[in-house]
Amino acid sequence: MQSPSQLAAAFRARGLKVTPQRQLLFALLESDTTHPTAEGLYARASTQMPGISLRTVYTTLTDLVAMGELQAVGLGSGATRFDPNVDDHHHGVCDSCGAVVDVYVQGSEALIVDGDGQFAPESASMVFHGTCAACADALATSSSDPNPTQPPIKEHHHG
Amino acid sequence: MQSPSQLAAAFRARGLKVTPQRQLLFALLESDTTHPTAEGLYARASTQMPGISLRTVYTTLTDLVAMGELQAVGLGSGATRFDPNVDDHHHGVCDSCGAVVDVYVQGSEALIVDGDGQFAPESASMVFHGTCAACADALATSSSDPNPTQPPIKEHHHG
DNA sequence: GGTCCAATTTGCAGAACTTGCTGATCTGCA
DNA sequence: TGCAGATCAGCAAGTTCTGCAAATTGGACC
Repeated sequence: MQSPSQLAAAFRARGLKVTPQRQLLFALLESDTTHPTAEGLYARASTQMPGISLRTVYTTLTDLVAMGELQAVGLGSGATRFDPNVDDHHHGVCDSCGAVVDVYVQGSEALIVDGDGQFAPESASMVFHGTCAACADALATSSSDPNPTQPPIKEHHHG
Repeated sequence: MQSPSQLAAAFRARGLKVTPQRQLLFALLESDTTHPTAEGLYARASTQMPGISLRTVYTTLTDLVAMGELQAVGLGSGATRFDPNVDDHHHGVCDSCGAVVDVYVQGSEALIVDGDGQFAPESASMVFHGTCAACADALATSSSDPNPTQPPIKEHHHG
């Protein structure tokens, strides 16, 4: 994702207005590596701008995604996450704390996708499940408390 | 997924009862390769058993998933799909008609997942987007009607 | 700086999907 | 056959997201 000022210019170039709400969201998203949900961004935005509406957050996120400045990440369950990193990458979900991390995958070109003419893939999105570094450390030192600081995973109803 | 009679035995072995509703769902799911949603199964079940509740469908699907007889497939958006194929495989989504097909991937062991100690992957789920055979054919013969028989994709709000 | 119009914001309603709850009913097993 | 406990249907509610309309605002133009 570009810088807030570059985003402002890009919005204006598209005939979209640069409002304080949008500027705040630009700033919140910049270099955010936590893959927040719309609700999460709304909560953070609300602390700095009480009264901002969730609807506005969704609208701005949708615009950014349409402009290719933001990636919408569906993890298979739960709310859509938003990622200012629009490189060609994938995601890892920590099964212990629920954190979502960027993951770069090499060798995906060499994958043999068996469709036998049934299906011609054009793009792939991969979601890895595993353990993040913080939780791996926590598990190594104390096997009884795998989740020292972060909240528990709320939902995860797919395999 | 096992046969309906085997599932019945498996349910009883787990202390779960085998009701007519469940038997119907076992039969509907067997060899179903369309990756139906809970609502879709409910609709089909309702034609054979008017009055069956959507709640019962969800409950039974959840049980089957817990028993490893069924795979819940989250595609990143829209309702969860259910797949009686519990082999190690992935899924392809046709961007033209929305069909979901099973996809077998070779070479995933050779993938280099860059976490550099940040993330230790244990499993992966991959969703491919592309074009299914039927739509590829339709596009080849008539470029104006890419969707000859199937309903349009309803939602697809991620990249 | 002032004017004007289209874009934006907001709040609310509602859709889509899923889960929780509960009395009545039904099943498995002895 | 009878009992304990599982299951069912229906409704309510929770989560996530979108549609809508009135009031407001950004920013181009003068």
